[in-house]
Amino acid sequence: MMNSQDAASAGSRSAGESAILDAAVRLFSRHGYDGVSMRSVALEAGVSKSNIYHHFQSKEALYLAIMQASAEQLAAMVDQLAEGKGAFDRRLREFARIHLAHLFDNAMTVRLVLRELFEGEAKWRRIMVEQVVGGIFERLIGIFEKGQASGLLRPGLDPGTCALLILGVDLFYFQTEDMQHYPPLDKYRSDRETFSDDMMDILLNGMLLPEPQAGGAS
Amino acid sequence: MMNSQDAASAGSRSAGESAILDAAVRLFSRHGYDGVSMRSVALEAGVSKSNIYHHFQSKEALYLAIMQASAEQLAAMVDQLAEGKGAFDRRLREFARIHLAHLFDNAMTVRLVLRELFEGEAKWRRIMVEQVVGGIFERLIGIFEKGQASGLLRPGLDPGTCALLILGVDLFYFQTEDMQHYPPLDKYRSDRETFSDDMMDILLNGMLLPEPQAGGAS
DNA sequence: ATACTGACCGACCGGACGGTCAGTAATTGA
DNA sequence: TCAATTACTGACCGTCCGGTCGGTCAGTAT
Repeated sequence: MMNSQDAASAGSRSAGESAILDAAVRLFSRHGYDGVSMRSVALEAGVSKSNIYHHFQSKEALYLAIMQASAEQLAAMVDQLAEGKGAFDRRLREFARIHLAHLFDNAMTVRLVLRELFEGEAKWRRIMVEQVVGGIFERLIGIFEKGQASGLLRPGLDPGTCALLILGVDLFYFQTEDMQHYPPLDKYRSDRETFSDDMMDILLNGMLLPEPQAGGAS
Repeated sequence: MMNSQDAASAGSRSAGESAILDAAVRLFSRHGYDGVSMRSVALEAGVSKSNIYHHFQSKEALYLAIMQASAEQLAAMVDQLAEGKGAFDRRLREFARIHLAHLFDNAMTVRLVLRELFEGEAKWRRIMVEQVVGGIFERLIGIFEKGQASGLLRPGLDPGTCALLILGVDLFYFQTEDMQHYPPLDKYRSDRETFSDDMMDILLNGMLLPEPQAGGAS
């Protein structure tokens, strides 16, 4: 069988097929399913349109392959979001910082999955939730429930709400990245690290019980 | 032969033109620009395809008319987000509650504008930022700056970051509405009013200086 | 040599696309 | 009342769409 140069992710995958996959990710993430033609994919990949159909049954099959790969890639990203070991507030800070960094590091993939999550068909949305979003959510909630069991959280706080706050803010910062250049938003944008720190200052101040020692913020 | 699209907002508008506009909003908000054909708009509106071209020069002109109307509608929504009169924390709570309600009340329009904001071309994105997002942002920041001037805010807090937190969380709650039915997210979802209250409990606790009297939360 | 395989291509198909145009019905104003 | 204007339609155009087909070519096992 074919020579097996180190392909991008999996085994026997020809150079052309990899080029197709790469081009498709680039185009679909920017323009969405309907905004990309098989001809444009072929052009971007440097292969003929027929060649795409040699490797993939249809446009939808190509898109599905990309979504599956993206979901796996993001699922692997979730595994890097370890719950950590240090103090409760430090674990949360680290989670938020790494999560935000991962969003930007996998920007194209994230955009692909986000579009399917927010506007896709119910069937695929369900898969994405179970495979990607659910994992992130439950991992973060795990941290919160441990903190709650240790009595570090303000009483009455819902871990689900707490998790949604962190995830939502991270995602909103990611989504609004391209808008930071336009007035009046340009005046209020801070860089990634600063923002993550400041946001967690506020959130931890609001979530944690004030302790006489080892203050989480400030 | 003048077409009547100069007045995008009011005045002489035939029944057919209104039907076209309504159908276009419904379809574009769900499927995006590339996912909607002029034939489908005509079918949904109950008119002939040619009739659309009698009222609008092109598909792009129709889309632009919808975006302008949507931007105006959302700008009017911003005006309803008054800064209020009561105490600082009450004004922020009311802002967040009304803002979240407005998102759901204008769901189709919001989705339309959000798509253009996050994935549209730079030119239109700029218009949307200046016309819609900027207004919401600055209004919220106005509240924060007053509170900061009154010494109610924790020192060192950036009003822009504070505003981004509230807006981002509201928007994320709106965007994830359709996912609440799928596990494991279904376990953690709370209803709109409860969520807005709980989220502002956390945020105000984290943003406001602890006062001996008149605690903002709980 | 033979037979077979997977990678790849150019040409082509039916249909849907955005858009045009000549012509008909309805409305309006003098 | 009647011409002018507007609202609207069906038939049509060139183009691009997703997808198919016949065929070439390099490698390889027999």
